[in-house]
Amino acid sequence: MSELVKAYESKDIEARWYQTWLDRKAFAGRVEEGKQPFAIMIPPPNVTGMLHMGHILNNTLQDIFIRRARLEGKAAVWFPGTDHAGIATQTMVEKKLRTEQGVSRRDLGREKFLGHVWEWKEKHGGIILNQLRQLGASCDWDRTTFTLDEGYAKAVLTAFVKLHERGLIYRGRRMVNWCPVSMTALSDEEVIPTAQQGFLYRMRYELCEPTVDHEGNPLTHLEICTTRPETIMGDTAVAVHPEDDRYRHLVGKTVYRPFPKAPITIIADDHVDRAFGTGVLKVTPAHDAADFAIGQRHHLPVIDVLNADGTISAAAGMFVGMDRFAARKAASAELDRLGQLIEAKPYENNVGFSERAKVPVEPRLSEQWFLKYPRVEEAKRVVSEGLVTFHPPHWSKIYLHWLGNIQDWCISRQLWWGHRIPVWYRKGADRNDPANQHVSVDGPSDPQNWDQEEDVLDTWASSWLWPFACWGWPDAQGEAKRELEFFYPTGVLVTGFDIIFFWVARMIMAGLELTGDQSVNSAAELPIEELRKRIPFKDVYITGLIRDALGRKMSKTLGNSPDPLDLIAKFGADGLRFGIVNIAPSGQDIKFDEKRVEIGKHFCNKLWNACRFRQMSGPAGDNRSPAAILARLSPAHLDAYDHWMLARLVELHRDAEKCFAEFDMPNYTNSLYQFFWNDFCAWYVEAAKSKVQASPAQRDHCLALQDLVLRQFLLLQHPVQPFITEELWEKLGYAANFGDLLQQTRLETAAELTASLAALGLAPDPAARARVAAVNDFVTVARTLKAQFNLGSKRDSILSVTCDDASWAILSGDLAETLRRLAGCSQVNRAATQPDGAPAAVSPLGTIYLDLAGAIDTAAEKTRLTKEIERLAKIVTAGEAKLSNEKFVATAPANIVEGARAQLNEAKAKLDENKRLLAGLS
RNA sequence: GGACGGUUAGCUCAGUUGGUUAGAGCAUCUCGCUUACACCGAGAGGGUCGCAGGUUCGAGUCCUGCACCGUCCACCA
Repeated sequence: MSELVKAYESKDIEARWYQTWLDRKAFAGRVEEGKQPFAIMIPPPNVTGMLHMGHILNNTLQDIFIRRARLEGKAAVWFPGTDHAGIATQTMVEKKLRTEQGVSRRDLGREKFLGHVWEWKEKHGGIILNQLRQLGASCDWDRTTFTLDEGYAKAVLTAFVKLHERGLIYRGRRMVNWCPVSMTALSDEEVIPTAQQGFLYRMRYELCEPTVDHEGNPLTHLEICTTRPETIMGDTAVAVHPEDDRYRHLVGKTVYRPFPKAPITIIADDHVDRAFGTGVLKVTPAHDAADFAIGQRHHLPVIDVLNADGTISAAAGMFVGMDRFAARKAASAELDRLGQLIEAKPYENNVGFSERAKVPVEPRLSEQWFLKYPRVEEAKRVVSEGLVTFHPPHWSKIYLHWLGNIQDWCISRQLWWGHRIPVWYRKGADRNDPANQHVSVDGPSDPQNWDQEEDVLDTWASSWLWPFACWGWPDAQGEAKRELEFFYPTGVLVTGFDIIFFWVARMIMAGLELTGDQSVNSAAELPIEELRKRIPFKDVYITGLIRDALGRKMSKTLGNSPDPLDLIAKFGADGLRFGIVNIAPSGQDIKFDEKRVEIGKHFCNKLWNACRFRQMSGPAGDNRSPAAILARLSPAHLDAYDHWMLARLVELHRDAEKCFAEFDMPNYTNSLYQFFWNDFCAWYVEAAKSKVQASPAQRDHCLALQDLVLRQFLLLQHPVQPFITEELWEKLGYAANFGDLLQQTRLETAAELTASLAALGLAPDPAARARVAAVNDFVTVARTLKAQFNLGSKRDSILSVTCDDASWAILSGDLAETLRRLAGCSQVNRAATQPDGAPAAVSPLGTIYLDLAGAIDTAAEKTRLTKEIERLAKIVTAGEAKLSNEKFVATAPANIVEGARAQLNEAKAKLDENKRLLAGLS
C-alpha cells in the first residue's frame, strides 16, 4: 500500500489505468452460461466525427450501465463501431478534394473517388473512438465494427433482398425531397422545416375568354398568390375549391399562364384552402407534393422546370440555366414588366431545409427505391405493452405518434459512398419493368448483360440493422451464432430524442421483421413471446440535448461548443463524467456550464483525501474481501455512529439498486455525493477522529468500519468514476490477489450485505439513528450559537447544558468525546440553573448556554430569541390547528397523527424555553 | 392547427403513491490555513412552489381553465 499524494491528479492515473485495462482485456465480453447477458450497442458515431458534449453524456451513461452490469456479475459487452455516414462523409471528402486538388468527384469517377474516401477513412476515421478511450469508455474494442465492413455490408444487402422478396421494396417515379447541393433524394426525416423570410407574390392570370364574376361584374383575370414565381413555367392548371361560390362557375374555363404564355385549365379540387390568399392556387405538379397529387387526380401534364442542381431546365423555356433563386427574382421582374404583378409583400413561411447541406430542398419527381415499413403494428405494440420501455416514458408517445403517420421510406440516395443497391437492370431494357430487374446479394451470373443500379442506400437503411448485423447476422456460425443468440435482445439503448424516428423506431421494425424464428413470419400477428425475442433492446434511455449556458444549441458557428478533451484535461475524465451526469436532468435539455461540472472534480479530490486520511489514521488491515474486513469488526465495539453508518451503507446500496432499476442517473450521482460527502466525511469520519486517537483496539475497529465503507463506496462509485476508484482500490489493498481489478469484483447487493452483517451480529440498531440525529442536532445548535458570537473555530469554548437525566445520559455517555469534538468545545457541563449572562439556544437534548468571558449584547440576544420564538410559534399554531381538527385526527394515518403530535410537543417545549430565556433578559 | 414537455431560492435543478418546519449544488455574506481535503471546514441570508378556481381534514404534488417559454408533428400555395 503506497502512500497517496496530497491532491488528486487525474492525468497520469487515467492514462495508466486505461492501458492496464486494455492489456488485461478487461472489457472483453463473451458468452458465459449461467450469467445474465447484458449488451449495449453504441450508437455508432459518424466515422468523420469529433467528440462533442453530446457524445460525452451519451457514452458516459452507457459506460455507467455496462460497468455496473459487470459489477453485478452479468456477462456484459459494450459493442463499439462507426457509421459510414453517407452524405456527411462524401461531402467532406469532396470538399477536401476540391480545395486541395481542384477536382470534383465526377472528374475522378466512381472507383477513384471511393478510393479517396477509403483512404481518408483509414487515415482519420475513428479518431472519435480514440477520444472515447480518454473518457474511459469500456468498449470491447476487438469487436469494433464499421457499417461498410464486408460482413456488415452483406447483412445490409441481405436485408434489402429479403424485404424485396417480401414485396416491401419497390421502385417508383415519385415526389421526393431533393437536395440540389448534394444532388440526392432525402427521406422526410432528413428535411428540417425552417422559417424563412420571403415574399408572397400576388399576380394576375388573364382569362382566355373574359367573363363575369359571381356578382355579374366583368371579369378579365384571376388573382393568384404564390411564394415561388420561378415555377410559373411549370404551371399546368389553376385550381379553386369546388364549393367556392366566387369561382365555381369558372371551372372548366381557361386562363393564360403568364410565361411562356399558354392556356391552362381552371380545375376544382378539395385541397384548395378558400381562406388562403385569393382562394386560387396555381398548380405546378413537378414542384410541389400537393400539386403533384392534384395533378394525378386531374391527369395534368407535368413540366419539370428544374435541373438536379437547382438551375432552370430547358423544359421551362425561359430563364434556362439560371439558379432557382436568381430565377425567382427574374420571374418577379418579368411579371412586373408584363403588368401582372400586383404586389410582393414580405412573408414568412416554412421551407424544408436539407439537414446536411443546409439549403432548401426541392420537391422533385424522380425514380427512387421505396420501402414500406415492416411490422408497424407490432412496433407500436412492443412499446405500448412495455416490451420496450422508454426512459423517461413520455417519449413513447412521440414514438407511437410518429408510427401512426408514416409514409413509405425513400431509401435510395444518388451518392457513391454507401451500400450500392443490389439490383441489376437488363442492359437497354425498361428499368421499371420488374422482369428486367435482378435482385440478389451476389448479382447475376451473367454480369455482362446487366447494369448495376447506380444509387446507394440511405445510411439509416444500414444502421437500422446495427443491433443484430454487428453479431454476424444473417449467417453467423459457431461462436458468433451463440453470441447473437445469447446477447440479443440487447439491454439498453442510450440515445438522443432527435433520432427516435431516424433510428430507434427503424431498429425496432428491422428487428421485428428480420430476427427470431423466420418460419413463423407468415402468421397474421406474431405472438408476444416471439416479439419478445425479436426486439432489439429492452430499454431506451433518451438523453437531453446539451445546450450552452444561455440555452442555445451548441454550434461551430457560435463557437459555444467546448472541446471535451480540454474539459478532460481540466477536470479529469472522472470529474467530467460525474459532472455531466449530475447536471443532466432526465429527458430535459441540459444547460451546460463549465462551472457546473466542477463538482465532479471536487468530488474526486474529496474521495482521494478521505482515502488518504484513512491511510494516515492507522495501519492497514486485511482488506482483501468483505469477509476479511467484517472479521475485524466486533458487535461489542459498535457505538451509535457505527450503527448509523452501517445502516446508511446498506441504504446506499438499496438506493443505487433503485436508481438503476429506474434509469435515474442524476439521482444516482446525488445519492453517492450526499452519502460520501455529508454522511461519511462530514459526520462519520469527523465523529471517528476522537476514536482513532483512543486505544489501539478502538482505533483498529473504527478503521475497519471505514475500510468497509470505503470498499463498498468505491464499488458503487466505480461506474461513474472508473479511474480514481480503480486506483484507490489498489492503493487501499482491496484486491483479493495481487493485481486483481476492482472491475472484476462482484458488488454485494443490499440484501447480501444486510445478511452478512446480521450473520456476525453486526446488524445495525435502528434506534441508533434517532440517537445520532439528536446528537447531531445538539452539535448544530451549539455550532450555530458559537458562530453567532464569532467563536466558530474556537475549540476551547465551554458549554453548559440544562437538561433532564435522559438527555444528560446521552451527552455524558460513550459519545461524550465525539460530541465535544464535533461541537468544537473543550467542555460540556451540566448546569442546574441558568448561568448568568450566557447566550442560549434550545436543542433536543437540552438548553445550551455558551460561556462567554464578557457580558453579552442583550439587544442582539433579544432579537435572536424573538425571531426563534416567532418561528416556533408558527409551528405550534399550525400544529394545534391541525390536531384540534377532528377530521384530521380521525382520517389521517396513525403515524402521521403521531408525528404531528410529537412535533407539536417538541415545538411547544422549545417555544416555552425560548420564552423563558427571553424573559430572563429583561 | 394538433400533440408533448417546462414554469419551485439570484442561477441550474431535486421533490417518490397528496401527509411533520419545501431541499441540493453554485453564487452571496460572516468566521476559520482546527493534526485528510481552501478542489476545504463552520454558520447565515434567500422561496406566498407561473396565475385563477376546484377536490380534500390536508395540495409544490390531484382536477379544470388561463398565461408564458420550449420542442415535435401537420401538403396553407
